Amino acid sequence: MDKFYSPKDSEKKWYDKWQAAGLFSPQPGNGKFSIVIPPPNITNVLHVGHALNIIIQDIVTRYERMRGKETLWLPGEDHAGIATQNMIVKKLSAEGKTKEEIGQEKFLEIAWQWAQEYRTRIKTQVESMGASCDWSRERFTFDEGLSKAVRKVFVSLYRKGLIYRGKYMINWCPSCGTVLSNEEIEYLDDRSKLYYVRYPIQEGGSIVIATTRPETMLGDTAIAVNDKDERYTGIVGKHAILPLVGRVIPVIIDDYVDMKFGTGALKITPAHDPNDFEIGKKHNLEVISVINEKARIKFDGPYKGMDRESARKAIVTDLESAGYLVKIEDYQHSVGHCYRCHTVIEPMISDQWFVKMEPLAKPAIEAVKDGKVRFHPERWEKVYLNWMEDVHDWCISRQLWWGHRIPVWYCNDCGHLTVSETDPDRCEACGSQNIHQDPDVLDTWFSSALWPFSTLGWPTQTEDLKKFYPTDLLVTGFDIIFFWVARMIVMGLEFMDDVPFHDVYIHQLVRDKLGRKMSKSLGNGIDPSEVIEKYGADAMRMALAMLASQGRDINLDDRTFESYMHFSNKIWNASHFVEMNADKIELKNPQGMTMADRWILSKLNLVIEKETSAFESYDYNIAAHEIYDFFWGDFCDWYIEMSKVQLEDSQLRENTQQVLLYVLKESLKLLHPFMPFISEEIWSYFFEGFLIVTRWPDVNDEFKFKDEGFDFFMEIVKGIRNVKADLDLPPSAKVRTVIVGKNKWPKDSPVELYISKLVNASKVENVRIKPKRAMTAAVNSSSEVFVVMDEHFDFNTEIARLNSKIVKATEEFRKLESRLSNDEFVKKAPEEIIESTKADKEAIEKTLKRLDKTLRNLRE
RNA sequence: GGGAAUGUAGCUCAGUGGGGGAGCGUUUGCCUUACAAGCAAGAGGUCGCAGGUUCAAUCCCUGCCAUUCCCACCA
Repeated sequence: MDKFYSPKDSEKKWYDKWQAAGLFSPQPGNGKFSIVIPPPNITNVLHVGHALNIIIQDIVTRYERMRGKETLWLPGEDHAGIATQNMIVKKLSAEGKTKEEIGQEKFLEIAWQWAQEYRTRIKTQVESMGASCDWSRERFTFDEGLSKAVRKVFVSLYRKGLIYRGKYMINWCPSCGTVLSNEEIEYLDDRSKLYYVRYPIQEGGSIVIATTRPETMLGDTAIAVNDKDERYTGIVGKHAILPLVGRVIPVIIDDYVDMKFGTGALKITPAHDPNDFEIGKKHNLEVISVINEKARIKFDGPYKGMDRESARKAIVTDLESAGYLVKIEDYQHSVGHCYRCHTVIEPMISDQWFVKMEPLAKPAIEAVKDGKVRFHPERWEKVYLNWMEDVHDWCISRQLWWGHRIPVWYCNDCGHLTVSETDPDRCEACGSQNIHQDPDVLDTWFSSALWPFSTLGWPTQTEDLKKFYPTDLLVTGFDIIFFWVARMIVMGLEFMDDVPFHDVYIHQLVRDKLGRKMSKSLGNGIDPSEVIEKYGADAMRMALAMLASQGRDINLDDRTFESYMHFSNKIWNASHFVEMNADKIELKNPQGMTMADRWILSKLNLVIEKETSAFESYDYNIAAHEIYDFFWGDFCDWYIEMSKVQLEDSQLRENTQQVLLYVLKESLKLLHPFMPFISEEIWSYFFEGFLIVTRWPDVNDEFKFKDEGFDFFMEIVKGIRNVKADLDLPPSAKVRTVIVGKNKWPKDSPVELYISKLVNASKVENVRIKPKRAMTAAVNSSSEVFVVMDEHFDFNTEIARLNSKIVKATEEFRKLESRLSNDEFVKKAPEEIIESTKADKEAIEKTLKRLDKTLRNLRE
């Protein structure tokens, strides 16, 4: 082994070896575990948020594989309709072209090249993170098989009446040029103005309305007031004259109108506001569309062709000069923006395809309520249910080129709709060949909703589908619970008659160290490729795993990764030590021969137990902490140091080598899910076969040993080091140490040698009486440990040290005593607490006596 | 308006009904033959504020303050 671990050499090598040996493919086992990747969008390379997602899945997958299950992690990518189309349009624009210029066919050709390129780049990134997914089963939402599934689902839902087409108020993104679903709208607070405009009443007088969008007044077809509003009782039923236009519109009553807002009078524009649309329907108002799909005025007149902002300015100016403008107030309100390009959404009436959600939502709600799908952390269940119980119909058509075409053909002769899984050549009603396909495509989330079964071969009843559906776990972020998780549950229940997964682990969102979202414009993103390059994939994995608590955010400081590179190095060097001292030794039967052996073997048992149970409860950060603390804090800091003593003892040498090897071996297994590369690399130096498919360790009953006072042993070591530090002695200073009192250490263990090794003492011996000029290192109820000083002895330091120990012990004693003298405590506290409090009190009492005696002797 | 989360060391974050933790940073001393990417010792915290429940609260409950997020509405 080299002196330093080099991630670069090791990572690629092992990934290739695992792949070549086919170890990522399911191997027959004891039960199965399947998981499908949330397919990354092919819009860009992956960021560190994806890395967290990938890493958690790989940790679980590797754990389950080592548990002996037939394990499948299915990878793939999402074509990401709108997002990808935007990227390509942007690219074209940089070349001075538009998509209309090059045409749909050429555009799709470019899109497929784009998809190819980014799928490869994403795959390379996922591989570099060590993801043990089965690339032979890689899928793409635009694959032939998945497209077939999409069509089958569409046709089936259409035939059941759960997909329909109709004219409704929809969210239009003028920049993307498509309709969006409600979930694709982001509401942002915009600072704007509230304009008060006076509308003359034909029958005499006038009424003032307040609006944030004066440009939509061109489409006004009524004014509404609340029927309880006494200000307007005389005006209801009369007619207003629309300023600048001259249209005569009725004044109607509707209790939607809030009397307290503005003037209590509301202009109604049914074509460009969702609420106005509803009011318009109720009152049979005329719908006059005045804004087109490019967000320009299409209403004939002086404003025609202007964009929304210019039209607003022009209309306000004209209103003012004509004397209709009453006042303008500053106003802040939330405005819908496109989640992909952030353009302000234009509500419009349009003919679109929808999925009727209510009947589909019902079983999806029950599945979660019945615990067939469980969220972790649990609180996300409520978020899911709230949304699902008030779900709106899902607008699934998109005016894009990059996506699954809607499988509907219109007959130009009879007008019949042919809805078919395969491309028809004639109208199914009249037989006319004069038909054309709907030009629109489906929402990208339509195909992702089928992901858990379409990737396994559905609609064909493949072996994979039978074996691996439902999957066991979904790992994803909370930001796509509505977009994706909810819809997968819906579709799974509808088409597979079973939930798509039993457990959903919702991980955190990765933010920067100041808690801001990572974004390109802020330049605060962390590129996982750079992290891997700099610190190694294992360090990145371990860092993220240690942070993966069941919280909501991770504020990630990129310095964090450095710590875990240091941890890699620590593992490497500890292994190096074992190699130097136990190379070429066959691991047979380690025994708990000494106190140190028994302690580390017990600790190992404990960490196996805790880490395993942390895995079972989705506490990956706790699992990671267990092995980190054990390996560094227990194995390296204590056992390896003590093993140096045992290795020099001919009686103990062989077994010590066995224990070192054994603990290293089990530790590598426990590390593997988190740090697969370095653990496999080290494994290969010592052991046969692949670690990745080695069985996960169980608690070893032979190594359950009783407590031998190791804590006090550690206290002694720390106490002696402390004395040296207090006296400004270098750690290398050889000191003589004596132990006064009953020697309760196990006779089979070289405890004195451990101590002298750990603190660099010349000698550790048991004596009956405390020597003069000795500093107190540690005291417990049965013994005291002193460092014999001679010329370095410092009377005042020793007094101060003793006093501080006495103060601390006294405080503790009083606390325990007052607790025990409290009748309520003795009556009500559980017995074991009372017993341990009593024991603690007695022990500290004895300790105090010893401390007092030492202090008295010193003063004499 | 409805809902949720968070508030613990300088920073990033764990954690628990019964003596407050880690990593990084910082101070001090060490090349102690696995590791200076290391070892050791230390400093540093009314566990957001105020009540309540309890024998016992950093932890459970209520209210408040602060930060953040989601949903709905916003003429």
